Amino acid sequence: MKIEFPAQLFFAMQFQIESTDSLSSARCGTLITDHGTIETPIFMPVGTVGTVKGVHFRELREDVKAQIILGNTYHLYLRPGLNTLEAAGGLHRFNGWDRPILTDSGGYQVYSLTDRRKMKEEGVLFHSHIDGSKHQFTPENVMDIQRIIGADIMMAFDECTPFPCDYDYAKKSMHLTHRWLERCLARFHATEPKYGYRQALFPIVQGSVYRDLRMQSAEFIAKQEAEGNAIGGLSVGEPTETMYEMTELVCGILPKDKPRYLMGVGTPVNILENIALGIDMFDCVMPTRNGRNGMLFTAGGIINIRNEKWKNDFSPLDASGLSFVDNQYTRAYVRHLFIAGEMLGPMIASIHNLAFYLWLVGEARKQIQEGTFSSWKAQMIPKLGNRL
RNA sequence: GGGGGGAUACCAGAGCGGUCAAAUGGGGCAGACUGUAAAUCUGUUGGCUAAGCCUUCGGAGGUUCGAAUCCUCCUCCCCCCA
Repeated sequence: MKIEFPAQLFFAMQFQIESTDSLSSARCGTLITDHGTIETPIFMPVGTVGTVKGVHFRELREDVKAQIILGNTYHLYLRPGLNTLEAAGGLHRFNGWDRPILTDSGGYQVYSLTDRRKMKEEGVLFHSHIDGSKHQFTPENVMDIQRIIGADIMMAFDECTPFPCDYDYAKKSMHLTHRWLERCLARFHATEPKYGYRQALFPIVQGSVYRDLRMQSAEFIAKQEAEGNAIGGLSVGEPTETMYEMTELVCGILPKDKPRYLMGVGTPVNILENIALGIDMFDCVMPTRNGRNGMLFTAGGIINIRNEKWKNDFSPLDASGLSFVDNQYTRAYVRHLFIAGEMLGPMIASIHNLAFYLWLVGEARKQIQEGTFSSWKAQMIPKLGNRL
């Protein structure tokens, strides 16, 4: 039964599932925010410090067709800082991106900057990677910071556990993330958006690679009845099959009528497999970071554009032509740009990869609508690259 | 014409009797990258029948148990003075 909300007073967004796949748990839908509608499943380009590295917003809108991008609480807090963000009127006004923004809470930095932070019950003390200055992040001020940034979707402050991670630590960490979530929710409900549009808060399931912990965490998260739910702590080095196992387990417990966001994933194959398991939202640095390093994702597999074999290949960058760069530039030319250390090379690769990722999820959506997702996925996966 | 310096692997450039198939940088080739401390990082870069062997430090000879390193001659390059 679908609940109609008479007014969107109590919710920041509206999620509607449009169709589901009969042979898998894949579904497609729309997520309506005050900055526009997101068609799911969706891939969200990562724009850590308020920019998707190397890509103009015009290209991101018109060529990549990004519907929502990420920002990062920790990084934006350090630079440009809260005074500037607030004076600008929030991140949308500051950087000019007028579509939805989701901010990660800094929970990933608890993992990636592990040697620069100290964890306590109260929160995390970071030594800035920029100037070494000390900054305390708590569930409360992470909410406040995300209010100031003005993200349409705010993320709860969590600890992304590493892999491998022993059971006792994973359990302890999961409970800490849960306690932090309660504090996040309390602060979230005690505060209001600053810029006249609404904000949602997504909690995050943890539990490392342990089935019982993941189940316990998913149940805890589910009962918060948030507007969307995230799965974190995956794609940190565990076997791919383990990631799928955890996703499947958790998706079976999280509410079906709310969007599910699998954080930090992944490769094109990862994305298709996880869509099949019921994930609606993805983000990953791969298309941009790997793109800057010369890796191109295409429907025919992965290519390293720096390889000598492209030296005299004057065919289009990608014959499928998903964005203007694919026809505008040849493989030989883009290789030349990379070899010569020209910044245009990484920029072209980033646009191409993001356009491909957005095409991939858009096509998945179409296939779900047409009821052909599972067979389409089965024939896509072998082509996308066996290693990934 | 006189005086001085130098030629080292794809390039630049250390090494100045054995631990040298030869530092380091660049270039080349390949790899890694999953809620971005990343336009970053790693490996490799004479040949082979590869835990070993063979051929290399401008060329030809020589000294020595042993030479990229010392000596002689040759070739070429650079600088200074006329």
